[in-house]
Amino acid sequence: MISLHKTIENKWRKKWDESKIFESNPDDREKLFLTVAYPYPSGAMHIGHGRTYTVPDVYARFKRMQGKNVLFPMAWHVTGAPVIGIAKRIQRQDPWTLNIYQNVHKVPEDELNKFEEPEYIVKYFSTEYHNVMDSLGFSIDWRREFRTTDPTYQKFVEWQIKQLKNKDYVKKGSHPVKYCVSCENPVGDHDLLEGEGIGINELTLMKFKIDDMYLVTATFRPETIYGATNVWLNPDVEYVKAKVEDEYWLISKKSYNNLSNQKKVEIIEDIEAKPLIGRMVQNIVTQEEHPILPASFVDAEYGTGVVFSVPGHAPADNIALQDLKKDEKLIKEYSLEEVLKDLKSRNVVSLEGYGDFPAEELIEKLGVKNQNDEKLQEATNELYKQEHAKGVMSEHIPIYAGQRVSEVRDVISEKLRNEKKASQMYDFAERPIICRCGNKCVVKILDDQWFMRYSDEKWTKETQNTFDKIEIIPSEVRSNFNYYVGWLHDWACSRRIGLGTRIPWDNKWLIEPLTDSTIYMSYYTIAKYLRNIDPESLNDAFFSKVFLNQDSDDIKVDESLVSQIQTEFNYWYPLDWRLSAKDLIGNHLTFHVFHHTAIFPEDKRPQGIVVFGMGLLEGNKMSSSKGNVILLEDAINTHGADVVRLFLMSSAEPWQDFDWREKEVKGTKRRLEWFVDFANKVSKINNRNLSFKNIKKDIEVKSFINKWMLSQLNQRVKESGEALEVFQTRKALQNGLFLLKKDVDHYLHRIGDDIDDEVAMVLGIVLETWLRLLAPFTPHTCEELWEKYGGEGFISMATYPEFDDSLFDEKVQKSEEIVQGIIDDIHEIKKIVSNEPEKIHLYLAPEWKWSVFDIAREIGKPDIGQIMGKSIKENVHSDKKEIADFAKKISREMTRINYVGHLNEKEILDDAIDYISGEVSAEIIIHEDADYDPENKARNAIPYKPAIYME
RNA sequence: AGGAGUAUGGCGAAGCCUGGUUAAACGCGGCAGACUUAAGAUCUGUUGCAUUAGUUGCUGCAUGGGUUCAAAUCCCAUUGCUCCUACCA
Repeated sequence: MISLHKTIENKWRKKWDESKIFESNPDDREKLFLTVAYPYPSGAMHIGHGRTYTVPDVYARFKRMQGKNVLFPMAWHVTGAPVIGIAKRIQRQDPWTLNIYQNVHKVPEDELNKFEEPEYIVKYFSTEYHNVMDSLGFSIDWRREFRTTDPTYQKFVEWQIKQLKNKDYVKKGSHPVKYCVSCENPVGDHDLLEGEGIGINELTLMKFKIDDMYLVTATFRPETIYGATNVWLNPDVEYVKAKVEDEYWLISKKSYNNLSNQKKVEIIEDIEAKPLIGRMVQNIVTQEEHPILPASFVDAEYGTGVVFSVPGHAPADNIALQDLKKDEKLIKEYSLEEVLKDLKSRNVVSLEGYGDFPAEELIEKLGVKNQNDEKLQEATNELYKQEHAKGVMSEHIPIYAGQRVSEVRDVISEKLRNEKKASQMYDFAERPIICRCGNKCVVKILDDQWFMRYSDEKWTKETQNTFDKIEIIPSEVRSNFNYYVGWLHDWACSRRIGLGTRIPWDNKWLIEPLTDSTIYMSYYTIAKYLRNIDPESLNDAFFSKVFLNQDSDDIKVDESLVSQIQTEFNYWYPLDWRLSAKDLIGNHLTFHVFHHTAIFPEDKRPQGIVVFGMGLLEGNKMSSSKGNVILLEDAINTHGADVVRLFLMSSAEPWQDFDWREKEVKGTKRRLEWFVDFANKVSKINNRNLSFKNIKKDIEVKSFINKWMLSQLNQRVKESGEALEVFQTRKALQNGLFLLKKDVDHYLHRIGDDIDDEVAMVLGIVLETWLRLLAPFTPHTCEELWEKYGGEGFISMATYPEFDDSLFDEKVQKSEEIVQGIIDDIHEIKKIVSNEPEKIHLYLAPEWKWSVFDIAREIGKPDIGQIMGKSIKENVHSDKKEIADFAKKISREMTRINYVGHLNEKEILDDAIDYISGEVSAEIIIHEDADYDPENKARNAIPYKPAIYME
């Protein structure tokens, strides 16, 4: 069964398609070019994606209705590694992967088999994405669609990276990665069985001289070398003598596995730890001699399997030393008595609130019993954190005395490394890290790796300049961008595995997927031409001509075609808006500005960025891998495309996290149904067929409430349009749908059955305007109603409503507020008195009170003295005491009621008297003066708030 | 650990930039009434506490302090949460 919404949606999709109204070509109109980050289609599209792509569609439709020539294109980012992993897992029938793809992404059985081919996965899902985007009614120019593995696109990517290389923004370097030795590949988080999200830490290796070797210790805190008292070896661990460059290092045998992936290390021989215990080593930083002592807590696998001991500042070292001093058997075994006697903690770092040896204090405070106590970890974390954040190098430390630990740590490490007194290695922050193949991962340093030099000072500075001119929505994230522009290190831009384009000058590397996606928005402008050109003729000369207008004899494409292509690029560029999710601020979005800045002249650089929030499902984070998603296709089938669009646009602003709640989605659906009902009601109201073509808009509206309705309509039009201008889809709908509906409800309630020609006309105008207001959000429904009631052409191409100043009247709005306020107050009082009055007397404020209000407004501030003074001076009222009392009272009132000037309350209330009377079920009597006032209520009257007496 | 953002009523969320129009829009949920055989839908009212002639008083916008005649709004500190920190794009 095909539901009603499906029929309408299909009908309009077909009509849009046939009429080609969303295919944008250069013309005389002003252009608007916006793009949203193209999807990486490795799974089915869910409602989170729905929001991401609906925002630009709404904006594109809005701007198109405002008369702009809008280009909204879409493409598929299929370069990268994840699908390779997925394909492998499908190949070996990994149950978890099969389950996700069958049940979450809902891939049919016969398709799933083909997923052993990574290219097929992206092909399958990009086709599905395209279809779902169509079902949501996106106004995309599909002639420009491409995949990033298209040969023509690859030519473009090659051109861009060569441009950067020529500018010296690409360099060679080395880089640590998680690596699986058995797969012989770097691994990402999605390739891991265990250890997701764990980072790689940099450790400083400190050398202690012994014989012809160095005992090489690993530490996070190189500054504590000045507090070293001894070196720990674990007697139960196997150690080796290893050759590193021209030195001999003593390290644990297990650490070799990791270290050998980072340095050239060669094992010379096994070394037994026990004979070394009790011997002395030389601290080559301080030249002091330290003993080697035994400790069981030393992990053979972590770092080098050797650590130096700082009992003053490391709780583990401290407690190990205490343990050792108590262990007579060990002391005897290694004859450590003499050595231990002289061994005392040393201070390195001064920390407020602690004495010289914080490690000791903390052990005592937390009651850590021995080196196997669980609380030891807590003590260590606490102290490391504190000393890094607040610690200062103590006065007796050479060179660094008085400097902050957080500033000096890296300086010390770097200096010692330069002097060859220290070295460096990487290790995981936690262990173990296990690859999906079941083997432990290591940290491998890939040398020969290519980098984008985002740390380059000149490039950074120019990029910052570009950013200063870019409009950023929401403005809060600008500081984040500024931070990233300055902070970005050189970015490893070459990869070993994945789909993608090879680095033209170094074929063993692929260009990393974020690097191949930085300036592709320019590619959209010309993509429709390139698909018909032989990729081999798309050489550098071609792109340099099109994008940079550089002439060359090497261009292999027909000259007139090149010129046409170039004209099209120049028409659409620069990009007006770039939309993307907030997790891409620190990489993609920033890269995109970096690369534009490097390659394009100033007038072709990005103009605006909109950053999106995340999606939640019933309050929980959406995640395909956890199965917590609703597929867009399902949502569209259940609720209809317009309802999905409407909900996604109305429940949160684009940059906020939105929450898909089934209950509220249903509420949204009812709202849209109400709107359709309203349209039908309006069409029947005048007992003849409504036609937008015949609405007479030039009749002068006489009745108050009709004026009010049109004024409200115009206010909503204004606010809605202004909000949408800056991508506030929620605010735009809040005004353009929900508040306007409230107004219309009130209006319908107010006019009751009293429908004359004027009312019919007003309702016609309201409906006609309202449809155009909502067309960017719910295009299918609006097209259908537009056609049904005789709108001209497509509503998608109709004019977006403009604010009509002549129909906007603040005083009319205020008047209705007064009427409503009286009704509310009467209800309030009735509730308290709890008996039904027959007559209600309303007393209007006397003339002099209005004068005082006018004076107060002139003064602008709630300054009682001034108001009083001026009122008395101008002699607005004979009774000065009354003026004084009144002035006191209104100081607060003034700011509260939003005084818009003198209104004729008598007229307003006369007009509304039947309505008020009906609402409160009593006779209403209006008094301009207190001719009948048995309980002396009339004096309570103030402007906009008549006094009330009930009997 | 570092960076950025954020914190509002039963829930979601406006308001904060530009302090007084804020017991705080709008939606969801709750309650009452109308319609209906009934349910649902729809419409009307209500939804911090107190209050039987008034449009009021009290409490209140993470916590603690400050600025001001006046603070949800400005400043400082603290705490919680979210995102990013490099082979996921």
